[in-house]
Amino acid sequence: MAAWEAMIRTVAALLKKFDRELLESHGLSLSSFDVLMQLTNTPDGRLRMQNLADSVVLSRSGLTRLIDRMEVAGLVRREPFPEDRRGYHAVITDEGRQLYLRVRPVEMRAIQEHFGRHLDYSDLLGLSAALRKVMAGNDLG
Amino acid sequence: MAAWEAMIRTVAALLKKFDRELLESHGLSLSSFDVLMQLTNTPDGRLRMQNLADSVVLSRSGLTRLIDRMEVAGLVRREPFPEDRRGYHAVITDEGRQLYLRVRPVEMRAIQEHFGRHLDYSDLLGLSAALRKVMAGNDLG
DNA sequence: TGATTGTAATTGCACAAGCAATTATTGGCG
DNA sequence: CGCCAATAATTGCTTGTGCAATTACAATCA
Repeated sequence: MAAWEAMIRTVAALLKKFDRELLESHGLSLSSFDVLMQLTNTPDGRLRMQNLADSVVLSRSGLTRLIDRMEVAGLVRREPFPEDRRGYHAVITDEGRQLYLRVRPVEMRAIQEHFGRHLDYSDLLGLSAALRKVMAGNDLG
Repeated sequence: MAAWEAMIRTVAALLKKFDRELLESHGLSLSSFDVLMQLTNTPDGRLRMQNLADSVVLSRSGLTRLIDRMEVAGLVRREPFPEDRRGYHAVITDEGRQLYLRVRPVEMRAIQEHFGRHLDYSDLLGLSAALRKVMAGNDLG
C-alpha cells in the first residue's frame, strides 16, 4: 500500500515535470513523443491505430485526436490499410523521425537525471522484475 | 529506462482501472478519494488548500474545482482561516468520513488484488526503498 | 447472396486539468 | 503610515481526455 502510494506520486510528479520540459524545449507533449517512439521502434515506422492505442497510454478516441494534431504538425501521416479497409496505419514522416532523433537524447537525459541517477543497478533490476510481475498479473504484456 | 517505461505504463493502466472501478461502485473519482484520505489522515480532518494541493496529484486550480464539486456533494466544506484571511481550510464532513470509511476497504482490496498480490515482501521492500530514493532526489518529501 | 453480428476508427458531447490573469490579503521597507 | 512585492486562492480560457453513439467495413452463416 505504501509502495503503491509512493509509486503513483513519484510517477505523477515526474511525468508532469517531463511533460513540461519537453513542451518548453520542443513544443512536444509526452504523448506525442510516445507515439514517435512507438513508431520508430517498428521496422517500417508504421502501426495500426489500434495497436498504437494499446501501446500508448491513451484511449482510442484520444489517440485519434492526437494523431490528428500530429498529422497537422507533419510528424505522422495516415495511410489506408489495403487488407482491411476499416483500418489505418499511422506512419512516421521524415520530419517526425528527425524530431524524434533530436528529442530522444534530451528525454533520456531527463529520465537519467530525475530517475535513474538515484538508483543503482540492483535497484533497477529489482524494480523491473517487480513491475514485470505486476504487468503479467494484469495482462499488460 | 526500461524500468521507467514499465513503471509509467503499469501505473497508468492500474490508475485507470481503479478510477473506473471506484466511479462505478461509489461515484467517486480517485482524486476525490485521495482528498478524503489526506484529510482523514490529519488529526482534525482539515488542511489548507495549498498543502492539500501539494499532497494530492493536482494543480492549485484543479484542486479548487475539485473541492467545489466535493463541497456540492457534501463531502467537504471550506472554512476561512482566521490567522490568514487569504487562506482556506478544506474540512472533511461527517458524510465525507463515512464515505471514506466505506470506500477505503474496497480500494485496499483493489490495490491488493491488482498490485500487492503479485509481489512478495522483499519486492515491496525493494520497491519502497527505490522509490524513496527517487522521491528524495527530486524533493518530493 | 443477404442478413446479422462483430470490429476499426471517428465524432459529438461533457468534463476535468492546467496556465495565465485576477482578487484579496499579508509582510517588508523606506 | 503608505507603497510595493509576495502569497493564497479563485476564475477565464483553452486544451486534452474518455464515454457513448456513429460510420464504414468485414466475416460468418443460413
